[in-house]
Amino acid sequence: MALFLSTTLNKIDSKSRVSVPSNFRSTISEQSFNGIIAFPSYSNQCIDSCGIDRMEEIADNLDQNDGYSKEEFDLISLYFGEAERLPFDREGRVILPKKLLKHSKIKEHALFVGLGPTFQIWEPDLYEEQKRKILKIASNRKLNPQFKPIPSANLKNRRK
Amino acid sequence: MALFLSTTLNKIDSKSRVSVPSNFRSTISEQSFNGIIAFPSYSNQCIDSCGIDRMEEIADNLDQNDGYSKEEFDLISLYFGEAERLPFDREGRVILPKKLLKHSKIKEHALFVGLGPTFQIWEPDLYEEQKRKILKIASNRKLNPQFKPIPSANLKNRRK
DNA sequence: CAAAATACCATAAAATCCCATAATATACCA
DNA sequence: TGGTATATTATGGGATTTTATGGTATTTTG
Repeated sequence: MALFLSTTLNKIDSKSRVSVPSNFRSTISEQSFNGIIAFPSYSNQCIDSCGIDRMEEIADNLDQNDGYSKEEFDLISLYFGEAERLPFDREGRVILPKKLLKHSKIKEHALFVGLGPTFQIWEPDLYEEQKRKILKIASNRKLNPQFKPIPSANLKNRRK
Repeated sequence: MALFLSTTLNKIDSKSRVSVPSNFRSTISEQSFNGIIAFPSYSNQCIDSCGIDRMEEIADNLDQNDGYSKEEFDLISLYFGEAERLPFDREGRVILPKKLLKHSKIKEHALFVGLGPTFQIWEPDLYEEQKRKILKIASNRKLNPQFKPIPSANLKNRRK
């Protein structure tokens, strides 16, 4: 499975091009589409992104799995309409469409943030804010993330 | 499962390179990424580290387990953004990014400390201090150091 | 045709490769 | 068992390649 790690700040040029970080590129390089899939995040003011493989997985899953309610099905389906295929140019850059730039408020710089199986692209200041929020909530609720796969049963009991 | 044991002191060179101890390397050698994953420790002034396998486990768990609240999910996701993929060069060295050097206060020497399934990298003096603290607390509380796996049922009760 | 997208070229900084060496550990053999 | 040959480490540094970035030229497409 593709694993996106680390955080990289890159510049947007006058044609709305950005370099996708080289380590992101290499985790995608085996996949069938040489580029990234990007769409506006529903829950945050940022761009959600991944390789084509994940989209195909989701599509298959949606197709075969009848465990979804109609509402879930409809919601997930919406993503496909919002998603953009952004191919790499020879230098490993993509062009960020206006729609996505607007949604994420990205102007000069784009922060690529690894999230494991996916990644996000943020306006740097907004990301700092987001990070603060997450940490604050975590400390308020005394969430204690052990850095290991945590069985969900334990996690639940662990909460106050 | 990977098992990192023992403690090794290595030198950082002018390009921020360090040799990863050879026994750590061979522990990792079977894994799909030839290098280590490193990120700032949340609880200590050191670098937390492991092989890619562990990160993949965490990603899978996060991906498939819908038992997490949004807050937990966000918090765990932060780790992926903090984590760095550090590939071995041909000699088995990695480059320690500035961010991690700063967080851990590592300058000339790096102490690799095996922790079983993971390991840490410390500034040597800070580690000595840490060791003193742990031993002192243990002796104050008269902890009986039985070196054996603790049944998870007990573990929960043990948390303060 | 005009506008947008894509291909192509150039460059400085950074990462990586590659070679060399001394110290240590391991293998081998008498 | 002792001692020598061989391999592996940790370390240093120069050469080469990749990356991120900028810009120009060419192609596509509506």
